[in-house]
Amino acid sequence: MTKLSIEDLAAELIRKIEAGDIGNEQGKMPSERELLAIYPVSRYTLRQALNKLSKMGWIYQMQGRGSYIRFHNNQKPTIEQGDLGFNEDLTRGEKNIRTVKASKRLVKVSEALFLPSQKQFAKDQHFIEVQRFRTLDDKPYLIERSYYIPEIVGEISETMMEGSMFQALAEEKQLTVAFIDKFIQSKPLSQEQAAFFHLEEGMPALIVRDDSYLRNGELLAFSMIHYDYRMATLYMHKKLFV
Amino acid sequence: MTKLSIEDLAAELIRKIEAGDIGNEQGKMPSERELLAIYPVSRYTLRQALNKLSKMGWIYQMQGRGSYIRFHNNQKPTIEQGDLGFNEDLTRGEKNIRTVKASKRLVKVSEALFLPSQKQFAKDQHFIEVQRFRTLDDKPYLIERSYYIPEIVGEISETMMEGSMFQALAEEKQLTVAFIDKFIQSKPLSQEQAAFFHLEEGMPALIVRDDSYLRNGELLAFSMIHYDYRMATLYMHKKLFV
DNA sequence: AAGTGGTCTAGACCACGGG
DNA sequence: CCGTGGTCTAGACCACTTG
Repeated sequence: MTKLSIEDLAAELIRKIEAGDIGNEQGKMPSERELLAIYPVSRYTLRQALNKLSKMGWIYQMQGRGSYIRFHNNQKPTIEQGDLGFNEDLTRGEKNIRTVKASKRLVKVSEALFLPSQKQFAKDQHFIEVQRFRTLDDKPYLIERSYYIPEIVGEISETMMEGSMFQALAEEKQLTVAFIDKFIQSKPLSQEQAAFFHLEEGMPALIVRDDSYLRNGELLAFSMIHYDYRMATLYMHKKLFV
Repeated sequence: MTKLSIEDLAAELIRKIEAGDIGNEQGKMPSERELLAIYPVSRYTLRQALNKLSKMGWIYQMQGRGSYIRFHNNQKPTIEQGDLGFNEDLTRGEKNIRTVKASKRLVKVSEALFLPSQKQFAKDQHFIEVQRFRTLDDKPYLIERSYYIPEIVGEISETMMEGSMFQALAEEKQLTVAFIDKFIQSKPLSQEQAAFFHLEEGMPALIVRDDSYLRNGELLAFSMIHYDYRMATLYMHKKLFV
C-alpha cells in the first residue's frame, strides 16, 4: 500500500469490488471517512477515484446515504463477445478479433468515401486508406475503412494492420489518441459488404464513424466501421449531473 | 460576477466560447492563471469547469501548452435535426418532436417484449407499457416502447405522453434519472414498424435500449427506441485518459 | 442530531512543451 | 529556463438522508 494515485486507487477498488472483498451484504461501500482510514490519500484523491468508478458504472453515490455497488450479488451486465464498451467501463475480457483481409493504398482527398466532420483539407492532401475485414471468434464481424494522415503516421507496416492500429501507433510511434468524435448510424449493407457477413444486400449494418485526435488536437485518422448487426452491441453507461 | 459555482463557471465559459468572446485567433484559451485573475474562484473550481468543457468536447487541454478551443473558426460539428447528443455535449437547439400515436396499458412481466439487463422481477410484477410513435418536423422519426415500474411512477397521464416522459416525471413527481445503461444495436424492421417509417420490412433500424435508474439506484423504467435510420445519428465525444 | 456525500478554498509540487 | 496544465494535500462548510 505505497504511494496511491487516483488511478491506483480506482484500480484497487475495482479489484476489490470484483473479488467481493468490499461492501456489505446490501452492496453498501464503506463511507468516504472509513475509506480514508484505510487508504493513505486525501479526500480529493479518494473522491476522484470514486467518481471514476461511478462514471464507469461500478458504483453509484447518494448524498446522505453512501456509495453502493451495482451488481453486487447478481452478475455484471451480460456483456458478450462482440459487445463494445463505449466508455472505459464494465466491458472486460479478451476479444478474439482477427484480420482476415486487409488492403492499403494512398488516395487523394477526392477519392475518400467520407470525410471527417470538421477538418478542411488542401486539395493535394493525401490519406493512407486502410480497409480491413475482421472476424470475432472466426465469424465475420466487421468491415473497417480508415484514413490516416500520412504526415503524422508515416509508414504503416503490414504487421500493424493485423491487430489494433491505434495500439500499434501508440507503441511504435508514440502517437496517442486523446479524444474521439463518434457518430453512430445504421444503414443497409452494400452487396460487397453483405457478402462478407453472409447476409443479403440491404440488410442492416451498425455503423460507427470515428474521428480520432491526438493530444495536440491534430486529426490522426478518421474511420468507418460496419458491424454485423447480429453480433455487435454498443454498451454505454451514462451518469447524469456531473 | 457573483458567487460562481462550477456549473455557473462552465456555463459562462461555454457562452463566451460560443460568442467568440474568449480565446485568441488560434483558438487558445487564457491560461488557468489568467482565468483565475478574472473569475473569483479557486483553481479547483476552475479546473472542474474546464474539465467539464473538455468532456463535452468544447476544448482540449495540453499539459505544457494550454487549453484550446475546438471549432473556433469553423463551425461546430454539423449536428442536424434528428441527431442525438449522447453526452451533454455540443448538441443544442430545439428539436421539433411530436407524438402522433400513443398507447398505454398494464402488462405482466411475461408480457414484456424485453427486460432490463440486470433486474430480476417477481412473477406478479406489473409494468406500465407505453408505446409511442413520434415525428421530427412532422416526418416519422421513432417508435418507442417503454416499461415503467408502477410502484414508482404512479399514474401516467395522457398529457405526459405527449412530450418528454422523463422531463414530466421530474417536474411533476420529482423522479430524476441519475444514470442510464444504454445498449445500441441495429436490426431489421418488422412490417408494422416499417409501415410507420414508409420503409419496407427488413430495412435497418437504429435501436437504443435504455435502463434508467433513480438517484437511489432503483430502476425507474426500461425502454427500446427504433429510429428511422435515414434521420438518426448518435453523436458522442469521448475523452480518453480521464 | 449524526453521518453521509457534494462543493469549495488555498496552497504545494510535479510533468510536459517550447524557447 | 519558464509557463503551462496535472496531481495531490489539508481543511472547511454545505446539503441531504436517516433515526
